[in-house]
Amino acid sequence: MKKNASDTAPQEGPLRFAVLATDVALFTVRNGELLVRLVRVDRPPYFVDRTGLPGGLIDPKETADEAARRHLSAKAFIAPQKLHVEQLYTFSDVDRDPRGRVVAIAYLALVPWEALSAVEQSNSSDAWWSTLSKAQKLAYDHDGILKMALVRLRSRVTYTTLISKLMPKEFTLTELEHINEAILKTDLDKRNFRKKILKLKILAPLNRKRASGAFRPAELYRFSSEKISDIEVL
Amino acid sequence: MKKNASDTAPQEGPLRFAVLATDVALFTVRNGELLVRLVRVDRPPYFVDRTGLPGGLIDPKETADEAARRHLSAKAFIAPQKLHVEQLYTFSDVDRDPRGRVVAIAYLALVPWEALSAVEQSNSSDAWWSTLSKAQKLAYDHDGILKMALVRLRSRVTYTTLISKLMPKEFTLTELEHINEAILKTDLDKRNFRKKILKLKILAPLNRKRASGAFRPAELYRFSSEKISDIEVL
DNA sequence: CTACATAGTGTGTATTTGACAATAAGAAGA
DNA sequence: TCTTCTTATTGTCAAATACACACTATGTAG
Repeated sequence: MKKNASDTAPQEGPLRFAVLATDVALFTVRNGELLVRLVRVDRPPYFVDRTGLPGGLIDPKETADEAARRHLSAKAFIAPQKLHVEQLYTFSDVDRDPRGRVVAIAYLALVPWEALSAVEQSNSSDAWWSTLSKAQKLAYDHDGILKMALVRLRSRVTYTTLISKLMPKEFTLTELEHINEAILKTDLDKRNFRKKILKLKILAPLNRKRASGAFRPAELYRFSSEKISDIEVL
Repeated sequence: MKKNASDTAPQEGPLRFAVLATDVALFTVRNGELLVRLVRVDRPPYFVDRTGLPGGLIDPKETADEAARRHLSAKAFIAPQKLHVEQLYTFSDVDRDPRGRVVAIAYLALVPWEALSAVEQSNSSDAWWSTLSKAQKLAYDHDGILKMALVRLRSRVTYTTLISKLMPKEFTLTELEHINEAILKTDLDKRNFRKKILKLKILAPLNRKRASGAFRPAELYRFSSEKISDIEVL
């Protein structure tokens, strides 16, 4: 007896009844502003000319992580090695996708703006960088996914060294502070921020400076990667 | 053309290619010892008379959370309302289940020992409470899931009020301290612990005492539930 | 009423957090 | 070379927090 997926009860043996997908909230910071990558969604009759997070189905032979990276590359045109991808939450509401039962493994991804190629930095009608204030009324349950990703990002930036996944190879302490401020939407005290970050001993000075005007140049730093496990707590 | 699940490629439209399951690490604390609920696993030819976490397939019409509770009830014989269930991680390794592609949404669950019925507290050959030191060599990738659940539990007990999900309705400060110590495997200073927990103002004294021997009885407290959001930070 | 065994409490110190302002340095132009 | 400009860099004080540490209080049971 052949049944539709939605009324097939679980049974023993190989069985297919769920569609698995990934959705990715990919963030970067440009000019002190937090941006998220969005794509055009066209799924008549449910979604016509809408906006959403990049994502797609998971292949039988790939992990969810691999699928997340694959769809970022295929649909959002973002494929640098430097991409940091971590699992966010799995959304299994029965009605979250009008086309049927689709369970989505959502991801939070980060990339330094400077690690992006010119094409990846650019916007097209199919995929673009958006400010958060403009990232609203997304297709599916993507508003909720984006909101959760933001909460998680802010929480983890506060308690871990996750910020390192948004920094270019070389940066000044002022740049590091500005990116923190962009994510947390707060104004940090320059002196206290520097004391705190330097005490962690996760930065290595490059003993080079970068001049950017007619004033004192700033010392360049990098994250000493040996000391940064992905979830290291501050 | 009929294909096996594992070589069906994703395509548009409703499509079935993945088996979705949940696995649950359910913890409780009895006599100052952290226990996890285990079940017998018999899946010839892959697993014969093995041990594992309770879990099972997700129905097309239920969320992963619902499936987690359903299998806890059906396979581990634990079904109190008081159960706290939260998502842990989704394991999507292609080969994590020898029977084929099974993606597991893992859960961390907590229950106060006192909220369990006599049957739920008891052990049978199909389901039982196990100390952590005996919970080893589990079937599938359940060793990894259990390990991650423990890390998460300890982390969240440290930073949040998650401990409330393991406490009975009424308890003394000494009991609260002991349960913390059982989870964190540390020895806490009585005075500092009390100062800290009382300053949070999440406890309400019941103005009753409990005597448990020929010595001074202890004041009873409860968590003032209004003040405890699930992820409240200490 | 005495002994018992756990309940309950306070102090001093070290560390961390947070508010706050003056000096240093290189670049560019005079 | 000197002056100016603008950002980079650094320190102090007070408050809050974390942590080590030991004695008094209380109801029960004999």
